[in-house]
Amino acid sequence: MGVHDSELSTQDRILNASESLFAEFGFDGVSLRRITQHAGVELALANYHFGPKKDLFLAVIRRRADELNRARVGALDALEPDAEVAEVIDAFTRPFLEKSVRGGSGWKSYARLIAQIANSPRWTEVVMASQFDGVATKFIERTKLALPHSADRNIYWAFHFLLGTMMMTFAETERIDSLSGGRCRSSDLDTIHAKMIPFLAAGFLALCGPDGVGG
Amino acid sequence: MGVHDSELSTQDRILNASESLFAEFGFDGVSLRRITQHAGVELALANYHFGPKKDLFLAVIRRRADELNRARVGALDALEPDAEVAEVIDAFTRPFLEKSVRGGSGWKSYARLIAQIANSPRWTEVVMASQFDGVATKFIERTKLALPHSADRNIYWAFHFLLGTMMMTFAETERIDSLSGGRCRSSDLDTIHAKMIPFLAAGFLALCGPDGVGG
DNA sequence: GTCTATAGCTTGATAGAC
DNA sequence: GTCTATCAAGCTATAGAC
Repeated sequence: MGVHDSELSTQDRILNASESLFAEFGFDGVSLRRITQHAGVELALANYHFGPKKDLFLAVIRRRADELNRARVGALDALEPDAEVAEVIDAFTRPFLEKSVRGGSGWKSYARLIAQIANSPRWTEVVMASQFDGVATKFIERTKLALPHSADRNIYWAFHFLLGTMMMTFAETERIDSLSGGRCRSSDLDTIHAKMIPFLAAGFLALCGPDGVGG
Repeated sequence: MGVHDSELSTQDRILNASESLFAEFGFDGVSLRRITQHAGVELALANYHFGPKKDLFLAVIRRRADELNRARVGALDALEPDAEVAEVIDAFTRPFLEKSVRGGSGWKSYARLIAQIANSPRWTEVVMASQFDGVATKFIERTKLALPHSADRNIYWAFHFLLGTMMMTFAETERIDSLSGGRCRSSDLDTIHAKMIPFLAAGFLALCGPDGVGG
């Protein structure tokens, strides 16, 4: 059942088990007993290594946030000066996509966990804003260069919409699978991303382009 | 603190308190003690009227789902035969907007609760699919009329993206408020909706129009 | 339909031996 | 750093008087 690789440290086993279970059941839906059991370690070790449960949760979030943000900042910095908005959106979204699809099951759980947190007021400040507002601001500044005629407000709203589609996608709830009668699969993130970029780029242009929606 | 209107029945007081607290802390983040205390009734009455906690949660969801879906179906049925995709999107999204903005604090909590559930695998089948797939299918069928050249798959994906932006908006987490330095306000749903319609319509046209993304 | 009281269990956290 | 044992508090759910 659990992840018992003897290669892994106790800390990493606890973090991996937490990541997977938090993503499936949420912060309050999992007990420390279940986490440590899934990790194959004693209950007391969770508190010893991470302190209170909330700090363990934040440690799970922080473990991958830096690596993710470094990849996104790198992609944004690598853009040509005249990059179109579709390329800016791709630079922001592709690193997370790549890690979720090809980074192993840990990154997959991480993406699903972030997607749930994104719509929860409880974790907005302590997780979303504190961990991701830096790269978000960088994305917005870079988007302003690609859409110089837009009111700033519209770019912020477009980013808000982008975030919604991105989080809905990373959540992988499989609702669209049954709704579409099997035509779509939530797990096929590569295909979804290929559809999402032109969808979002058209939205950005409509809202933030030369003829954008007023003020 | 709680809602103690003597006009309300015990059932409604429990449902109102549950709605508000579930929206803020999630299913596992609230105890029946807290709910009944907030409602101003005795603990045992929650179980007496609604059975197990999970059934109370589902009762909260179902209480408003029928009214919401009736309004959405009505708006979709009222569309002209040649309605453009922006009008179809408006028909689907506006009823929920109207209730969240002008339906009172109960509808506001309800919208925030649904937004959190939407990205949670735990409630996908038992809530989202069972309560909302009917109207979702109706929206998709109506959208096919407005975008007759599209592959069905692309319309499903576009709906998936629409749902993400809609749920991110109804969540009202206020992250965009601080990120934008006060330029945007999560609570200003009327303004957001006015931006969201052209944003989404452009996305639908790009993905599902005559030159839509292949297959 | 409402109240009191409580059963039976799980929770997060820690003390102390090794 | 790891283990066993446990505490105090909270939890859902129910039994039984009114």
